[in-house]
Amino acid sequence: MLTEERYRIILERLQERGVVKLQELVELLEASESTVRRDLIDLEERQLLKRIHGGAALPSPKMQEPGIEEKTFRNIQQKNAVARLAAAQVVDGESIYIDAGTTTLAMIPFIEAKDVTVVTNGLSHIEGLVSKRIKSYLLGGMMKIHTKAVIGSIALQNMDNFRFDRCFLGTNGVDVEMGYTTPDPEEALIKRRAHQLSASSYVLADSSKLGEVSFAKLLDLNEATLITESLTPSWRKSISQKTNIIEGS
Amino acid sequence: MLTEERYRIILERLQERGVVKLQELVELLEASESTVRRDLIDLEERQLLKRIHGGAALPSPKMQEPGIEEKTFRNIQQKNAVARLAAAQVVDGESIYIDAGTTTLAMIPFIEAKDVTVVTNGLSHIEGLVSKRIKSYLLGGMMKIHTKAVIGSIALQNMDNFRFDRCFLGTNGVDVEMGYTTPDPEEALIKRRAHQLSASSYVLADSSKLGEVSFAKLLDLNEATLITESLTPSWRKSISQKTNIIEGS
DNA sequence: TTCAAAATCATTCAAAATCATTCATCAAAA
DNA sequence: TTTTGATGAATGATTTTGAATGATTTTGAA
Repeated sequence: MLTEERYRIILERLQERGVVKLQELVELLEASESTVRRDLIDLEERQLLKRIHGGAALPSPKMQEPGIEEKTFRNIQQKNAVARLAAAQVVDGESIYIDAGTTTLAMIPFIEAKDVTVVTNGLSHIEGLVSKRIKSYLLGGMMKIHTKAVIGSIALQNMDNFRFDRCFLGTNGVDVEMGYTTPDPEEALIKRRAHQLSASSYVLADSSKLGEVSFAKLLDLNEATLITESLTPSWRKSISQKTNIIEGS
Repeated sequence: MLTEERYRIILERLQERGVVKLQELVELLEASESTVRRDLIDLEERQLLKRIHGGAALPSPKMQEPGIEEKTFRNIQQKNAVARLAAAQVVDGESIYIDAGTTTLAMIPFIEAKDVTVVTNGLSHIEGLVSKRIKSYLLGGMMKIHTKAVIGSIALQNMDNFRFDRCFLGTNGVDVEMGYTTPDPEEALIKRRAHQLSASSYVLADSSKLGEVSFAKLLDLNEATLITESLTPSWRKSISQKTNIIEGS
């Protein structure tokens, strides 16, 4: 494995976890302890990490994103839990579609599968994807101003260039009767088309979305697998008759 | 195999993976180690990749040194002068194509025409466009990792959805004999196609680009109007025989 | 707290891999 | 024909790597 490749993997892992053990890296990189140790020394000299006894940690309390505005800590926790579950579904070598939206955005750092190809209509998603060196295609079409998502007929047509092993969609509402719903009909069209082009479809929804109903319908419950972080027993009972569920611990 | 073909394959592979091993390329290109090594040296000189022990990696888009590079005040002044001239060409109600790149990016704030529709392949451009409430379409396709530009065959195909009144292209070199040139052949293809789909084509180049020649050719001088901020009389004479010029005061 | 065992670390060295340079060959252009 | 440029092989130089060694730090029990 190339030196730069190791550097990248180390930093990536560090971003995800905050700290890494040296032995963990030895195993992950399939390199000797000496080599990993040398890598850490190099990266520390570049100020990209701080070496600690037994491994390495993020340098200074890093600049967090300035705009975590209205989201509560609890919401972020939930969103990340869902995102992590979703990312774990991706298998090496697959091509997947990732919908625009904050929940799907959160799953990108957790993707560990190798050699995947990602198509997305989310402008914000591209940044994270390229920094993970994931081969990425952006859907062309009209920019929706507020959400930085690509929508419209050209996007739909553009999507026909692709076929996906899996698609991961966001939603604003999950309801037993109404299925999955979202406010913007244009976005709903895009999501629906992604579903049609995918072998498997997943909808990501933290528990705050349960019981909500929005304007435009994406899918019926039975058309996709629901990924959520936790369900009350009564919800689990009523939903599980209609759809597959991937649920956090 | 032709040299240029090898270059193309190397850069392609690099875009896909972020790093390539030298031995990998030897096998892929069916050339000797010496030849591949020479190719890498050439491409590094063109700044299209960074050689590392064991192979090559994408050039790090690190902080530009304010010393030599184009971050000087003078260059920004020039770039803005060119950008302003270009933006002034846009007429109310037109649809235009704006190429990825820093010079074309600079023209967006200066656009005053009303009711224009913009198509671009530059991710960075979208931000400015939507904040000016300009109706914007993004080209779909593969993301080029270090310039945040969309390239590739899908982008080309995607572009066929549009016709433009004008297109504004960036360049890295303007030469009387060689015409307009740029380092990346993939980007050159995109630019060329934009030209073909436009009623009028403009190439933006501050005076530092004059006499420079890069790797891949976009257009001949006579195919587009050159927009630049100032010309020496000798340059004006030699270029004006071949092309239209829009020149700053 | 203090001590000893365990874990982690820094340093060194030799082997392996990779690199730069040189040179001979070949084909196309002059 | 000679010349030019590209190519591949060979050589020795350089860099990277993994293991070994002893030093240092952490851990846990007394």
